[in-house]
Amino acid sequence: MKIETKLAAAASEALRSLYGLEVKAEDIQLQKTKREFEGHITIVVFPYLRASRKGPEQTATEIGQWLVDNVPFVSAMNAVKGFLNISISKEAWIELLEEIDSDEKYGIKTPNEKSPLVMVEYSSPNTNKPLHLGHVRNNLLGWALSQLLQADGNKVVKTNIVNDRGIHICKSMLAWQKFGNGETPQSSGKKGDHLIGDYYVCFDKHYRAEVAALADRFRQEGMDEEKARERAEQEAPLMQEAREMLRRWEAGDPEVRALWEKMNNWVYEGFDETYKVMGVGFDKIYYESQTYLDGKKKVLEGLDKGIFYRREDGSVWADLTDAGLDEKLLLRADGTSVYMTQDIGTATQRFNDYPIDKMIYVVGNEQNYHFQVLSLLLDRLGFDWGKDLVHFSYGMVELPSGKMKSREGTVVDADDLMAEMVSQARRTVDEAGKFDDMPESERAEVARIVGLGALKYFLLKVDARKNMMFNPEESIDFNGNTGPFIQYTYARIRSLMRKAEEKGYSINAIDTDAICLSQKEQELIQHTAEFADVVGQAAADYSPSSVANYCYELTKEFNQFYHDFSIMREENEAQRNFRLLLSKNVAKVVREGMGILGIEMPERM
RNA sequence: GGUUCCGUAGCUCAGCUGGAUAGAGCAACAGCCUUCUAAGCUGUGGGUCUUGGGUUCGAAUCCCAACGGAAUCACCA
Repeated sequence: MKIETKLAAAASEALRSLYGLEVKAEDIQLQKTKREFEGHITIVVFPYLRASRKGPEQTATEIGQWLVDNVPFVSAMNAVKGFLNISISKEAWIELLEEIDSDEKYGIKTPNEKSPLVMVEYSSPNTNKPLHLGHVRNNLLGWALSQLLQADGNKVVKTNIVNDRGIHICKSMLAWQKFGNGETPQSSGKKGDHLIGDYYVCFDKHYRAEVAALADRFRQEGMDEEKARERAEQEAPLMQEAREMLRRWEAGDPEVRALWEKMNNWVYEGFDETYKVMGVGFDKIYYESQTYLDGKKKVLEGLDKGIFYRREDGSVWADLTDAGLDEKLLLRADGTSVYMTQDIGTATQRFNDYPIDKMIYVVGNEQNYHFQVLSLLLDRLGFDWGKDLVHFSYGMVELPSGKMKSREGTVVDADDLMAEMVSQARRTVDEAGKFDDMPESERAEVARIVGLGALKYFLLKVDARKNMMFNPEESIDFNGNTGPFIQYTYARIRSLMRKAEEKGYSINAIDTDAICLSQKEQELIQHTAEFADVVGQAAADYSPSSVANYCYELTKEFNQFYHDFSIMREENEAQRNFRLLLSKNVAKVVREGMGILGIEMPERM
């Protein structure tokens, strides 16, 4: 059992015995004792002054003395104002370390039959362009969140909704048809998603030229600036053609459908490669082309039940004004669906496929309103989890030049960035000179793990809700509060473990009487033990960054220990054994934590 | 204009279910490799926690207002 839990129970007992005050153990305020004070755990006694009818310091002293007298694992106490600092006995700390050691997956809960089923949707790409840095943040967050919830004991289904239809897809298709000369990924040597992305940009270039020319003409005909532009955008021949293509797609025109399938498959091949490098995956993938019709059906059902209403022009709407929101269009007058319709359809299918207890959408904060509305609509349509759906709303990745825009080519490409990170790590490995004996394959693997680790940690250590800045001019650091720092610490411990094995030192049960527990060692045990709470809290808060920050702090502390203390060179066998066991468990916990984030650990670096 | 989110060191960020003197990294400067991996460790300088009120024994943290920034308020997805 956790020391904090035991101490809280004891303190509760102390309050009853001293002042006749009933305080539940979980309501006792505990915190880690600040470094500048003597002690390990601090009890805040301000709330009990009324009952004790004494000053803060005196009350703290009384409670502290009671604990020292009655609780075996409390070895000392001191009171500073209303803060009661408690020292825990060496034996209790060692026992805690052995408990951590005995659990191969310390802090990680395993889901069982009765665990709630959580579905996490993330990634959600459009099939008209390759993934960029914003998608990378989405994918890493989605993956990490899924891992985190699973580590907290939930059954997790990772899902992806591919936006594979609509006018934007037709734009790429049309541009390829007109300007592509039959170019394929094979003929061009380009990844499929990049090839399609190029045609999306190509469409936009030609389209803008058409709009500019048309708008010019309208202006000369005496139209005012704004109107001319608007009409030009509507009437530009390329846009007309794209719309025509969408109509043919919806009508099931075999030629358009064949082109669509061919080009989408190129994109999927490209995406799969990117996902693989990124290290993310899905249990179930949905395609909008296969869900939007269900959305229409569901909306019409809602119309029959009187949840929605039809306007004179035939369009279908939801009135959400009673919930403080607007009216929302669900079906156009011509019967075609909009974004919201598709999300309703996808939700319907998911609900049929899985017994979902909770649904989490990992989608950017630009869609906050959309999900507020979706939650209400699903609730009204009778989905149990609709009301409580979670929009895991994350902030944008901004460049110094502002927002990334695919059409304008101001994006940081996911594939390029990952490749750049790996080659940068590779350069560092080659320059280090300490891996001369390392075979090429292992060097490449270390570079891959470290390069991606740097990128992933960089994106995950920041609170997901916040917008973050990425400056392509400054490379992502490998020193300081970074993924490689944590990986390096891990590799150091692994090196120790290998050396211990070579020397034939087996790591045994600790002979408590024969060792001396320094403050640093005690802090490390305490900090390592916190992992279980960190996982639970991070899962409750949907906060992968908490796990990242924990890993950094723990490894930072370990590095100080490593620097100041001898481990392998320690001559006292019991002491050496203890330090090895401590190191081993720090490594274990860090590996688990980083594993939740999807960051791998190298054996050497 | 309505709604939502954000504002902490020069820069990038922790800390936010109220607790002791607000922490890291980067950048700058000064040290530490005949000793377990220097991708490391130690030290110095750097702050009106945007501002103003309120609640409290106690506020970076909670409430209200102002200011500044972002997103959104599409028959785009």
